[in-house]
Amino acid sequence: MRQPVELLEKNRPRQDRAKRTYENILASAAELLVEVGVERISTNLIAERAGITVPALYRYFPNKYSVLHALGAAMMDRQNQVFADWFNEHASDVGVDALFSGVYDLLKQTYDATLAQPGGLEIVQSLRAVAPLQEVRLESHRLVASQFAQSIAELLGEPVTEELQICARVTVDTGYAQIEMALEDQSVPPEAVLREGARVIRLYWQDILAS
Amino acid sequence: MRQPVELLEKNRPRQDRAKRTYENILASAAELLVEVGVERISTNLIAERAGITVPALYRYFPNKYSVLHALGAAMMDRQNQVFADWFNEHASDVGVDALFSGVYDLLKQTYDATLAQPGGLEIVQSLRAVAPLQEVRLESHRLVASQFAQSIAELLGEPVTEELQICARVTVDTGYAQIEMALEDQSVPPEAVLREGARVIRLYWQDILAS
DNA sequence: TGTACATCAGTGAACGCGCGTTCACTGATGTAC
DNA sequence: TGTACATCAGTGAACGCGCGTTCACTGATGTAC
Repeated sequence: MRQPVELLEKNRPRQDRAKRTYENILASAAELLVEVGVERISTNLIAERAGITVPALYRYFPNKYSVLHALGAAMMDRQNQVFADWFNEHASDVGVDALFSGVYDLLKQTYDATLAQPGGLEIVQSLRAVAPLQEVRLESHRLVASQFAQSIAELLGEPVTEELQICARVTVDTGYAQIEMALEDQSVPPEAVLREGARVIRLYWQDILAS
Repeated sequence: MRQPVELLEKNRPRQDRAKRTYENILASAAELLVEVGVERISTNLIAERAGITVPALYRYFPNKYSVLHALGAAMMDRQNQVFADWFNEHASDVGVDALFSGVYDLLKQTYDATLAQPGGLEIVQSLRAVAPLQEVRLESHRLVASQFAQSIAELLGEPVTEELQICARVTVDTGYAQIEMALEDQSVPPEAVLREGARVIRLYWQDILAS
């Protein structure tokens, strides 16, 4: 069936010129993801857009999936970082209630971070659709979920149960669903979607914490 | 930038043999979506798998996006039908409360319907990732959302406000997010995800209806 | 019921193109003395 | 500071392959009389 694909990068860029080339490849790939889509993107197109020859690209990446992988991993890292920053800022507050009153901020900041990356939405969608890359997104969401569950447990002074883990996981994907909808469906006002998304999550945790 | 792609089908199959061929093309495409993914699928592969020559495929579809479109549209129709059936069954009940107590059933039935279609998850993911097909999924979700909003409004004897529309839209994508997570993340028990997803939606509407 | 004809369904062969990937290479940059 | 050398970065040319698409065609099915 589906044979494994090498996703790791090859030579790391060492000199300044090489670092610029490397970043250029990623930026070009992001542009092309928007312009032609995952099914049409190719190493040839990426190299042409980046103003280098194809073998120069192969110096850093073993294949085109590896380029998408690098792009996707960077996007996930940025989203994870937004969560970590938000959490550190809100967890110092009085307690769990204050945390959930800040959910809108979290959604908005993640939304902004995805919007700030050119092709951000297309990158996330590619991670979903391309099988060898799916674990990148899933791992990121699992990580955020388990950090979230652990922090809640600490704040409450309770153990991290399987139940709590699942609630956290459902929360994370609910949040991302709103963010992606806000980005992809032009027919609906983004802020309203994020506001309602935050409300959904707040009500959910009010109920969990009440029991 | 992105030029429009013809998605409509060409000749409709008329004879029995042709209908079998047509269905065979769709079934083969679904299999290949699972085996090789959207970025690798091609008219050549589909025709080979279906046991026909490529020009036979071109008799019915103008290009490969049109095949994916037919597959995706059929999947969306089936999901919409699940919603319609569920709604008709639950709306005859005493009122709005009974409706929301059946949300788990709706999620489970939609989950089952997607699982029953070979490559169901991959089809939905393709609709997301391939630009010319994105409207198929968005239109379907918008349709379900507005039917939902309208029905709620009728049950309450109130008008369909923009606010209500957005709540319904957020609800729909929240529900589908749980279904997709249940299908794609093997590390989490599907029933638990759907159960919590249903709880999220129920709590949300309790709050909306209370105000 | 038989057959001639019209329409529908599918084939074989061919096309030009862009794909991913590799090779031996030239040129640019850094560093040891 | 100058220069020889090692390493790093990128090139030009080439390859075989599968892609999407079209053509003129044969074969299968349906129907009018």
